[in-house]
Amino acid sequence: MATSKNKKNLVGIPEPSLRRLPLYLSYIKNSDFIERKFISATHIAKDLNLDPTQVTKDIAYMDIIGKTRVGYDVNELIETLEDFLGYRNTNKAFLIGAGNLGTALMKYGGFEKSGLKIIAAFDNDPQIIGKEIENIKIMPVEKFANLVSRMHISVGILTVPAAVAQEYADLMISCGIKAIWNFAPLPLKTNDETIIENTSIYSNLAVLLKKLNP
Amino acid sequence: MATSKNKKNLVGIPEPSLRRLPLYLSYIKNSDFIERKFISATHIAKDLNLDPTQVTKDIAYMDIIGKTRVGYDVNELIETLEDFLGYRNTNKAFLIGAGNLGTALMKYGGFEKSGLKIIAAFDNDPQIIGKEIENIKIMPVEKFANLVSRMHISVGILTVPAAVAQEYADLMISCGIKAIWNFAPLPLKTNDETIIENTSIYSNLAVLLKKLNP
DNA sequence: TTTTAATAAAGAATTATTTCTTTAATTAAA
DNA sequence: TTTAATTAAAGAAATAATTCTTTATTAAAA
Repeated sequence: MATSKNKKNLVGIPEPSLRRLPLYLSYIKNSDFIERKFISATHIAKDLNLDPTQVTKDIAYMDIIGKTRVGYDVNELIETLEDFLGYRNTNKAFLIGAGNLGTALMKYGGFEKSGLKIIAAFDNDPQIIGKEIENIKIMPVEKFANLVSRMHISVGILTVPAAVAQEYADLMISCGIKAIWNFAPLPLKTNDETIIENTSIYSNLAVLLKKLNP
Repeated sequence: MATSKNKKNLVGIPEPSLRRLPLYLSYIKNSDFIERKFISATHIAKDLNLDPTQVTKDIAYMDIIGKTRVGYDVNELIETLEDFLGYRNTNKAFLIGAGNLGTALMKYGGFEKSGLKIIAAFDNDPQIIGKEIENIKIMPVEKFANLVSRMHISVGILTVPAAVAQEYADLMISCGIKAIWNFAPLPLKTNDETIIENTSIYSNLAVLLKKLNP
């Protein structure tokens, strides 16, 4: 089989490695190393319960070289990670579904420093339409299509109940949204052009419970 | 190197397969197949953009056999998935950090059908201590330790800011919590006995943005 | 009844990822 | 100065996961 699939394979870095990079970044920023000049892969690995070679290889996918016997320059490593992860870009996002989870994401506010800016939110509940959360206006979904093209929005954040997730995913795709961040506990049917990232909390729960009750 | 790591390797099923099982379950429940008698791996794979053999193999890790030319009995497959994923068990959880995300998780309420019951929540903000969210009481963190042992709580849900995540993780571990579901955007340092499941939203964001801006 | 098509299942092959091994560099200690 | 220890990096080996191939089955169509 040809299996183009929806993989949209990352060029240059394996997905498992890419997933670990943000962990290294937040680890460094929250550790004592933030105040020192150098940090070694060995130290990161030890604290994060990973293999040192794995950490070294992950970091080697980026444009930075470490010093033998010393490690990486902390500031340089942070910069390299932020660059590589696109934290200095701004990708504009619309969010559909301003319920509990959607609201939590808007209030959280950490994404703006990470390359993603939520420009507006959409819902069909008259109770919440018109409200504003952290300067993000909540508008009726009817306005979504028009605004996406006018404002050059590339990312759609989907935080609606499972039952209507596909419907709104289809709306996003038909409007030309390039990438959908799906928080609905349901995988989406898509064409092959649209990038889908499923953040399925139930997959995480499944792993946790299986380890707890093998 | 011995590398015991914190892997707590799943016996019987590879982690990637385990992560896909909840997706199959929610897909089936939300698809038209819920009203039919049989569903084939081919159909699941097609809609989810996966390889049919992969779906077949994933399902084969559980105790169910499919019928050639027909597929799996829908009800039997749902039951098998729910059993395998432990949806019929009840694991009791305490949550620390009743902020936006913690509140969203409590309000969401879908976990109870999935094997995890949030019994109580803890915070150190006097403003929210004493409140109740979906019948879950919010108590001062000082009471955490005592209640964990008295109530035989096995799971800790950690929804606090990164800066204090390690501190509360240590508290959970010292109280005998068996598994920590960590939503803080920071990997935790742990001993090797405690099960940690990191739900790092930034890893998902990283993959999405790298595909969008390769 | 016979043929065709759809499918699960088992196993082989391939590919991806992790882990191990070796090397060279270099800082710090003796 | 010399030695020992620590580390990044490169490459080899091992392991894990996915994809491909074949086979047997069986429902539906001819």
